[in-house]
Amino acid sequence: MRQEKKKLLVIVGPTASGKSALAVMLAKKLGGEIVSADSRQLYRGLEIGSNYPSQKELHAVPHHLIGIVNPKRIFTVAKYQKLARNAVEKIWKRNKLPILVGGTGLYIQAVVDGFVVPEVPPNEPLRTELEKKTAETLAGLLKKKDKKRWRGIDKKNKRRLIRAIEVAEALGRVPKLKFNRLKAEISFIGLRPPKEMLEKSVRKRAGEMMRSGFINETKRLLGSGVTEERIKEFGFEYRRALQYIRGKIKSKKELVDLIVRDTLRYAKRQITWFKRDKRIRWIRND
RNA sequence: GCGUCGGUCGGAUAGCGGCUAUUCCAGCGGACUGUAAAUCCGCCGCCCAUCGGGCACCGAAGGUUCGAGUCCUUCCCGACGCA
Repeated sequence: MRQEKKKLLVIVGPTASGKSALAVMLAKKLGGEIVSADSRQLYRGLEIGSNYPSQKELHAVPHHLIGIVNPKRIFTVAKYQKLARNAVEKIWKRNKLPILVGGTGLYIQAVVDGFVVPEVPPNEPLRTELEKKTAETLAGLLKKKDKKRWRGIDKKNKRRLIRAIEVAEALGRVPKLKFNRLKAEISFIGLRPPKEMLEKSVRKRAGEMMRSGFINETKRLLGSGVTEERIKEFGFEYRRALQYIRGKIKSKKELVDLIVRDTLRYAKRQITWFKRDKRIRWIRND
């Protein structure tokens, strides 16, 4: 009768903190399978720029949700949520331990807390239309449609305002946020290397990225018909790579320096996000 | 040595003689409802502090003026031109 409680291990932390290595190690030890929570590793063809796990790691342990999406298609948190929960369920069925690993805080939250995203798919024409307006105008529009949501929203953030209007337009108002939490025993591990360590590994990784053909990867994406606009959405590395290809950045050294700076700034945003989650047990690693 | 231009926050930059000295980058902190490596916000001379308050300050020293980052003099430093 008694069924063993389902378990999930979550590993979070800023980029280049050693999450992958730890995850692989624990997976081997505990009989686990890795589910990636990285918003870009999902896409096919971003091996280098989004830092896929190494071939060795990929072979050592089963990995899920890496390189599964066509980069021309727009992906969303809602889709991720479904795919990831599916993967977790399947792993449980195999009596293995799912290990959710990644630096995309929103994606982690979508899986474990299961916030229910309003059932309104992106409405591109509407978005393009709204994009032309100022934040102030948008806030005014939202206020008329849904005063409650208007009160709580960041009134200068156009992207959020547009989404809120999009939802309110379709449903009459923005529904209150609900959670459909994963029923399992979940342990959170956070990796937080000291600043100098992080800086060092970020720099090292940026150099390796160049050597393994990051620029060519970007050119290949362009060649395969992914638009420049789209590539810019794959993160700062790709934006910088484009600038380099277009001659706006003169040398590889400058390119590396800029990517290092961008990465550290990003790492800080990640830490800000994870800091407020009190379930995480932090490890100061190096 | 002579001439010209300039010295303003970690770097760059604005600043008709008149109250709180601008903007950008870097730095620090924060937010997060279907693009999240995205998007957005605050702080950024020093000290105490909860709101807020106290003290500085525009290379240095003098001067003119009710009032100077802004005008004058001298000095120091830098760039350029001429020797």
